[in-house]
Amino acid sequence: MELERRSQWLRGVLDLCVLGLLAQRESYGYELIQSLSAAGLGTIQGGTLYPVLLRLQRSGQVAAYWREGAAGPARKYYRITPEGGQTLRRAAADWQSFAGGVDVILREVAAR
Amino acid sequence: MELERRSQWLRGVLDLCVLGLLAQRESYGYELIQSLSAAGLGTIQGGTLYPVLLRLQRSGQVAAYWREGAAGPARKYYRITPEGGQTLRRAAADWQSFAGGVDVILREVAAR
DNA sequence: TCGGCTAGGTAGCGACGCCAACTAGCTTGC
DNA sequence: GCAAGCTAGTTGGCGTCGCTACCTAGCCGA
Repeated sequence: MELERRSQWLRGVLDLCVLGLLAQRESYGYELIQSLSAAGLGTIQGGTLYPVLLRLQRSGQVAAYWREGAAGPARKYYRITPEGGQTLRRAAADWQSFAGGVDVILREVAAR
Repeated sequence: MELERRSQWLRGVLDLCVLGLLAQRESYGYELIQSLSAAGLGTIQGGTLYPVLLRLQRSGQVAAYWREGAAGPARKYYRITPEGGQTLRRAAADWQSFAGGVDVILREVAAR
């Protein structure tokens, strides 16, 4: 995957994906990076993800608390707030509508 | 659709969609705006689209020529180049892979 | 002649993902 | 005992690109 393009595609999607993962279960930054990579979105750098989490926290979409790490440094756990859940549901529906529109245009191209 | 978010989603996708439309048939800026709107991507402003077309032209993805308008001012027609076609096919495949990964994360959310 | 539609272009702004660099706790191995 | 190396989080500056706002200009109907 072309890296330059992927980084553009992440805009406005990365925070949604983070919310989506947190909707499944609470987690912390370092683990989210691994989850996003496992989902096929590529390696998100810490310098990219942590500001996202701070923005989500400041806007009330997620809540955070520190927990002692069993092994290693302490972790900052995040869980989604009801407000974050609302945002997520609305935006996820919008995304699927948008991506559907893009697919209509790109589908025939890929078919060849 | 939330406008702020849509404009983020357009990043890295808008030029692809323009290429995709030009792969179907040659066209000009003003018509492309209408086609994009018809495809469900919302209203793209001229101040957004024309720089995109200039970038595509400068990078050799599309070729342009002026044609007299039957009624109204002259039109700058664009058609996709072989190089643009290659870019389009590769990027369209990447997009579908990327969007698939996002869908995996967002699917369960939308289901509720 | 005055909108209003068509058609294209430019300038400055802001959001955000990127890279690079940093702190700091814990484990492993020499 | 100490140097790597992994885990975990944070910050700062940079570049891209869609956005708004504004401009030129041809053509038409009232």
